[in-house]
Amino acid sequence: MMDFRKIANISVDCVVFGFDNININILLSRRMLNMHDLKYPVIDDWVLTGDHVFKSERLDESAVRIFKELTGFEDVYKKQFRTFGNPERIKNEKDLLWLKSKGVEARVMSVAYYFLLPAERVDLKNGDTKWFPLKNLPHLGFDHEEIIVRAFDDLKQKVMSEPVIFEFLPDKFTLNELQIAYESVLNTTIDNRNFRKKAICKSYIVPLDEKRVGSSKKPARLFMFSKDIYEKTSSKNSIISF
Amino acid sequence: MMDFRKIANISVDCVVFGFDNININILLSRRMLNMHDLKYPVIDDWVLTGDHVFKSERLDESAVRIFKELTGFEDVYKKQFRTFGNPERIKNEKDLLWLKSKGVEARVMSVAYYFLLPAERVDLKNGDTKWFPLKNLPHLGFDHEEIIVRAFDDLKQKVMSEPVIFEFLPDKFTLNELQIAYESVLNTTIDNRNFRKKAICKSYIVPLDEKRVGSSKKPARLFMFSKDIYEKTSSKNSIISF
DNA sequence: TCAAAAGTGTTAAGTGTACACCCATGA
DNA sequence: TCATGGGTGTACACTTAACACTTTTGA
Repeated sequence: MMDFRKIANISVDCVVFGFDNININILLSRRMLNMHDLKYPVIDDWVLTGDHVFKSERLDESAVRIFKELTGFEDVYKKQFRTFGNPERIKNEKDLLWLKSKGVEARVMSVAYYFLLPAERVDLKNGDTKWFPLKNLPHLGFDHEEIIVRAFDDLKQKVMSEPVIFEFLPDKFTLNELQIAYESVLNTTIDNRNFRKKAICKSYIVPLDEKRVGSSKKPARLFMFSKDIYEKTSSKNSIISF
Repeated sequence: MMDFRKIANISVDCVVFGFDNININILLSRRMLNMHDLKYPVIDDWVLTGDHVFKSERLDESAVRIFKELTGFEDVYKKQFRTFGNPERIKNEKDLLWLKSKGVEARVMSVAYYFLLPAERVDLKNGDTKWFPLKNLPHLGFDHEEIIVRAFDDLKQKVMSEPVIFEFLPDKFTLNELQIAYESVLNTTIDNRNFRKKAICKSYIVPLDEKRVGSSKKPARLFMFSKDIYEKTSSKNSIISF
């Protein structure tokens, strides 16, 4: 029943954010085009992973399919955050050359999603897929730098209003890991004592009787996030911006 | 240079929010299809205004064009908030009939925008365009109800983190008007004294030496919003959700 | 003179912020 | 035994929330 023909002018791009307990990283794919000489590719840079949407595929399905091919996972937090489709969005010579080599129309709408997960979960099979620190990205093809910037802006907003930060952490995490995740996304520093006080009194940040050993000197208590408790307790706090 | 041919499978839909000092309203267009008998249209309901994107048109341009045709204005706050493009999103018989009558493909991606303005600013020339209270919408064609719900969700978020509420008000407004705007969008009630205190001490809510007379018994002081001052003073308050 | 909306203060509770040292462990 | 990251408490400032009456005007 599925129609696997691709829609020529509609694609989905995936911005995969991975947290490695230090930084936020982006998963990128190598884009290489050889024409004359295998040793000197005409194009050799990095791009987000994306693909055209199938004729009978939902947008979310398409995003999940692309993400799964990339990482092997499907049940990962994702959000459709924006669609990029201006006619002039691909203007660079290399990008046009690339599209030509693929026989793709020049004007493509990209529905962009971002995904959040702990970077360690992803097995990088080969060198064609790599994590890059968000703060130190390589040269990117197409308008993918803009897409990433937009994704990160949206993420920051999201982190400030919903408990998506936990998507970056393993099921069991320490409070310091949580703190560093917040600091990385919001690009701030937080006072450790104040942070812990605040975190500990949230009922949905549940202390476990387990400690993480090995990774540091003193074993650190582990916590888990309970979505159930969160949904039951946190009444939408109506913070007016102004 | 502009290519005015329409892209068959890509459209823009506009959710126009208008505040009338009491409620949030949505601007809808009548959708009517006559086949056999002019007196008994096959379709007679309401939809968001939208159109297909031109071949050489930016998405934002397309949104502005549609909005301008509808209201006569162009410099109005707008936001692209989501793209709707699932294959099953149009499944209702009437909707399919409508598309057939227009010779349009069944699978169309709709890039959806919302606009904010005071409802009074819009001149409704004829009965084919009307404001409906958000809380009392008529039966809507396509998946436009879902689009509106999504738009409103996004708007609420936006209102809590940025000063977009002022887009709903005329340049000069009273504090009570501002309060009602907040109450309408966030669906709460706010204590009048506390609200005024908070508002008055914001430097970017500027008191004027003018009063609004006539509309009520006691003349009310007018205020204006200064975007300049807002941008200079309000350092992003890093409110962590949790 | 009255109806209707505008405008005004105080207090108590809670929340955020600044700040520096001891603890438990592995090497 | 020491180096490393884990973990803790207090005081002050600020913000929020609850609460009811007076003022000004047009009709």
